[in-house]
Amino acid sequence: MQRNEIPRKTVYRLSIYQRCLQRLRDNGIDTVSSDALAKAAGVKSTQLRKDLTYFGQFGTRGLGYNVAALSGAIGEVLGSSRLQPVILVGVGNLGSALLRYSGFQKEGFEIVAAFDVKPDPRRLGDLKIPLLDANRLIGYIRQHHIKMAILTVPAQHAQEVVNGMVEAGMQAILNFSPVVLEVPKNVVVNNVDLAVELENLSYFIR
Amino acid sequence: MQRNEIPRKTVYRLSIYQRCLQRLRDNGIDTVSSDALAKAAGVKSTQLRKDLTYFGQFGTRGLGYNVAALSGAIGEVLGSSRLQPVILVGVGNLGSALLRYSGFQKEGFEIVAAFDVKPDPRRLGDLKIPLLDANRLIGYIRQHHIKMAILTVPAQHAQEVVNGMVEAGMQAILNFSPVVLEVPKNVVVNNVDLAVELENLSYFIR
DNA sequence: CTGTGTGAAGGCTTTCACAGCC
DNA sequence: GGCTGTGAAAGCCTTCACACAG
Repeated sequence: MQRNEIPRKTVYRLSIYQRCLQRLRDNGIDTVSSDALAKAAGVKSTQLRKDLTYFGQFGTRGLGYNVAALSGAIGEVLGSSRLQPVILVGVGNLGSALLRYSGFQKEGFEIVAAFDVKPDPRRLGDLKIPLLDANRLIGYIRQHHIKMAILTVPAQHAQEVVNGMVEAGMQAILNFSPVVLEVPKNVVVNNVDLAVELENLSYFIR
Repeated sequence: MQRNEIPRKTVYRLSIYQRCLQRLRDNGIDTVSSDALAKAAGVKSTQLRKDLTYFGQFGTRGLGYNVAALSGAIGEVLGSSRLQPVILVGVGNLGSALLRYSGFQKEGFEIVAAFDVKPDPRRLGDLKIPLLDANRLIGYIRQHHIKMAILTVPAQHAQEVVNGMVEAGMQAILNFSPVVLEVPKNVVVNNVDLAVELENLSYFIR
């Protein structure tokens, strides 16, 4: 159960397995083979089994895995059982869409507040998420011990916003701005770069 | 210049280098060392140089790279110079936000049409992109020889929509639905799974 | 006989070390 | 001296082959 030894890519796949397991559970299925689960997740069965060995043994030979038990174990490892509160910074087009995106809640994350330099309540529509002025960002992070943020500010402001957030104790950032953020190495950044993804696709068109 | 031999990860980084180069060019800088460019892109300089060797030699020893020339060469490889037309399928929260997102255009992609099962013009605001009914999707792809699509439909409909698109000749899909799509292997899918990204981050919070 | 768990092999990517050129 | 280009080494991840349990 040594967290530090789980490869980065395995951690990504654990999230995917987790979602497949939830769907199985919703359908009342309580046992699944590595082969079936792997297929649902789009990987090879050996890969799935190897991934699981990094933090334990969960299967019954000749039978498969108990869906609820495996799901619980993965949730434990991923830490999603902690129900991290998340803030969103930059309520533009993309930011306000993400506020409405229901996929986060379904996976156990709650966006507890949104920030913008010019907070415009109309952008929220009927959402009940507090929309605060950017000058309250630092204070809010400190006061509520927020560790995770979704960053959807314009590229040219991203780094300075991040500097402030890190200073206030931010530990993990999901960054949608197309810039390479510089952060201390105890802070994790995951980049989602939509233009890069598209450009990458265009390469593979024959 | 053997395209097939360029590693997948290198292709991703080429897009990032490309953006850094464009910024340099905008600032009137016309020569850059691998060290400086690598730093801007968030990688090691040896990695950058190795990446470039997969499709040629572009630097001058002792001096560095010509910004315009390198940018041109990378654009050539990525195929972005072809200015691929792209369609967007599923004009919900995320879809309509992506239509407004200016980052695509800046990188040379134009969203030429959007599709939805219940097209609602209000979702477009003042955008001038044609919004069509989903039943015209297949015909449109065939008629305009569209090869790239952004998929932002609800998870439960994703696979069936994809089946139709592939049938009509779609070659590359940027998929935001949290499902593993099954496609023939001549079709490329890049997944952007926001919930997985968040969950992944939560793992790295100590 | 089915299906998991895992050491070993294989393959891919990154990093190193240094030769070569300006 | 400064910086690129690149074979070789190292590191990481995936796949294989098979032992082992139900």
